[in-house]
Amino acid sequence: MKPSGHSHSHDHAAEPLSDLTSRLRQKSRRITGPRQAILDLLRQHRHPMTNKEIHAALADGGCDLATIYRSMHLLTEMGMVKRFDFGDGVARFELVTCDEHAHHHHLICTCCAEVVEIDDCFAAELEARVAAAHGFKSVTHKLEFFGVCPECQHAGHSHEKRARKKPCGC
Amino acid sequence: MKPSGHSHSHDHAAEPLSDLTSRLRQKSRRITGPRQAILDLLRQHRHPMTNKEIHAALADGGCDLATIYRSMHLLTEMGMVKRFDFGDGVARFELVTCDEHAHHHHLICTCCAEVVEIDDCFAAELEARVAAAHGFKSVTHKLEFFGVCPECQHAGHSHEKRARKKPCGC
DNA sequence: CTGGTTGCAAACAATTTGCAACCCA
DNA sequence: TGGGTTGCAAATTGTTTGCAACCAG
Repeated sequence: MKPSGHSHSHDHAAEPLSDLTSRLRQKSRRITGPRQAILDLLRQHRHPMTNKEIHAALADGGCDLATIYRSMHLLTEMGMVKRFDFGDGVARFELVTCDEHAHHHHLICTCCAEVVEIDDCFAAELEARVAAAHGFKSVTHKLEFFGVCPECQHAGHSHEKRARKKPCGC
Repeated sequence: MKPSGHSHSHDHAAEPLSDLTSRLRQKSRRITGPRQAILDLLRQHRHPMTNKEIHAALADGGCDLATIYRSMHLLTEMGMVKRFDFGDGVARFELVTCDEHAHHHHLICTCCAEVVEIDDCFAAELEARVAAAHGFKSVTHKLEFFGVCPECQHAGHSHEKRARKKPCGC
């Protein structure tokens, strides 16, 4: 596993870990290497990652893929990670931050799968309206945009055989 | 408080078939039994269905599951059907209607998986803004709401013990 | 006829689970 | 020490594909 060293700084980077510690303790869950490594990784990448990508990135002395799946379930349940579905049948995860960046959406290129973060959100009021109209509680929402990015618009029609699974069309 | 005033079960009943015919012909594709049956079924259920559910519903003299997968790909490609991901790793499909009902979203109970249709949409302008801001073209969006329905609120407290696969827990 | 379609089975891919060894609190 | 965790492998489940038989145009 990655050498822990001294990571007691107070910058944003350190938050997830201390947060993890306290939250895990509340549930009599343990702070393990894999869990720390996964959060570390998610903190570095700002884009959503699939479990396979996480597994690959943790390759050096990394943990088992099954452990990653189990960890993502746990972290999602604890609200430290958020799951996204871009329509290709593969789950993607992002760290839930505490800053203004916390809630955001994505703009995904249906051609090259590029992902752009969209901080703009406006659905909060809608959530309230929807909840009231149907008597639901704890209403949240997921909103993603899909389109063709500038590069793909110019990149002619190179028949790059992208699997049907990828958020791709060309 | 916006009760779904009227039932939208028959008004646009006949459209899909004729629409299918013309659209398929344009692509030198054939009008087959399975395809008609699937559209018929989707026209009756106004809620999104999984391929497995479609397969089960077509049980009597129905078609192969593989055929359903293939058909859904085709129909999605032709814009006659829309795919939804509710976060449980299973694709769901709905018929694309031509009326005001065409574009809508869902409110899914994270407890019992009940699905409520939300006609209200307001993201159109956002699409334009997002597209312009990032140079994307043909931008669309997917928006789903999640919460706890009235019944589940009363049926005891199930914290966040959300099931893995099904958007269900109780 | 004839190329698009289907059924069936096998292949794939994403995700889950049983279990013994292992490790943090 | 003990119960939560992990790795490994096997099992599940969702989805795709190869191929011969089949059918709509």
